Amino acid sequence: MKSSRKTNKEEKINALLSRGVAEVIDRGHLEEALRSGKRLRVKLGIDPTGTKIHLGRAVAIRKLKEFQDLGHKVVLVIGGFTAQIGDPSDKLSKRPMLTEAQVRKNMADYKRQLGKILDLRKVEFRNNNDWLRKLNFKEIANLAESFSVLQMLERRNFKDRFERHEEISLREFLYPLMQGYDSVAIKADVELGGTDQLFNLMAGRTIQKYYRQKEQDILINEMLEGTDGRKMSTSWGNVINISDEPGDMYGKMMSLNDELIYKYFWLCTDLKEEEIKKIMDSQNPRDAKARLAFEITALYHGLGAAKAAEDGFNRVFREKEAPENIEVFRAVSSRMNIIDLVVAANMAKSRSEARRLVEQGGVDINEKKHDNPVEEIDIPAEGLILQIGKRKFKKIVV
RNA sequence: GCUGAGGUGGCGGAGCGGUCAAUCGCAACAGACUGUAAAUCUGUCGCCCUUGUGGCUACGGGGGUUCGAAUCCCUCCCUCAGCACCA
Repeated sequence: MKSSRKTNKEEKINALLSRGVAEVIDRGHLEEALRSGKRLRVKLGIDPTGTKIHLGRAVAIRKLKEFQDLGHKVVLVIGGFTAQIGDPSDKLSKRPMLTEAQVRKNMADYKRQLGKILDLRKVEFRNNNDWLRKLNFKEIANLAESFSVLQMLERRNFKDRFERHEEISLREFLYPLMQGYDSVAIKADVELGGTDQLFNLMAGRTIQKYYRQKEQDILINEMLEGTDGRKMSTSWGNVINISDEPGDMYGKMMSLNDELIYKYFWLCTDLKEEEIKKIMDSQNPRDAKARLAFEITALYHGLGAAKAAEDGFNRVFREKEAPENIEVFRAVSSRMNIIDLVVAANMAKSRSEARRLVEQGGVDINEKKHDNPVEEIDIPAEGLILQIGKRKFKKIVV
């Protein structure tokens, strides 16, 4: 009994250090610390700008969960102060200043999402505004002494911009200092982040050293591509958020590039390696993907919702039937022009758009195409199903 | 402060007196195809009436020139880059 528990712990440590992990600094040290039974303080920085947590971001948070399961202390540092500076890792976006109230509101949203992965009762939340605000110029100057200009310029995205003679604002150099100082303030033993964060994470070590703290270890997780294989980015529309509705989440997963199925299984689900391999070997891509979509949906919405999402998807896209629960629109008249109907039911933004949809054959009524824009539709007592494209349905009744 | 560049549709970015509701790319939407909300191909992509060499509103704000302006002039607002020391 005792030995099996030990083996179990050993397995967890191995998984923690390897699955979805791109790099660990300093691996030997962290491994030892994990085995020692010491309770580690594990840091992750949270941007309070109100962004949604997507599956890529969730990779690091799921890592945190693994630490949590091993009894370590998860410390989330909310960048209330740093949000006003703008992280240079994230290109040149100068972010708008956030008010205290906005930060609070965003964090409430964020915590709701985090709660899907972490046990929030055990998490320590800290806002870096509490300490960064108080630093005076002398202290900042001293901190800055820990880095050379050349070091900063070595950094990839500064280097590129420098070579292209693009602006690099001095405040951007300050960002790693602040993030590093956070590690001092919360006495971090380990910090997590994506590969894009390497520089900032390393700064934490440098600054801890300056404050005569022992240096944090760094665990860098792999980056997850978006569903289309490109970099995950909201503007590419290839992002799956963990707060997405079950049906949505399932459907978006089904649009995943086949080549990414394994990686998503590996980084976004808890399935064991052997099991994933078995699924990949024994099933065609479509079914493997369906399983993946199911697993991920279940992870964030529960088994019941995942099952319903799966049924709904199969119903609509395989059998091409209307989904079971459709929003009902009550029409004011039992006879309406088709365009008026589409607009009234809020299925198009403007009459021009509705007209286009009809003319392009995108409008079905009771599964039959209706492409005449002047047609008058009689709405029977039992109602009718109005469908736009493949995915939008409404039941129309009088 | 000086010098220069620029502000155009959800975004990027053309156009620089009429043929501009505005090339193109991305995103979005529809159709075909498909295991798929993938890929690919086709079409659409300001609003309104309707289908016409149609109407209306649009190219940072305001004013002007002109038969006619996103395009020229004036003015205001905003953004960005370079310069600033070595006299």
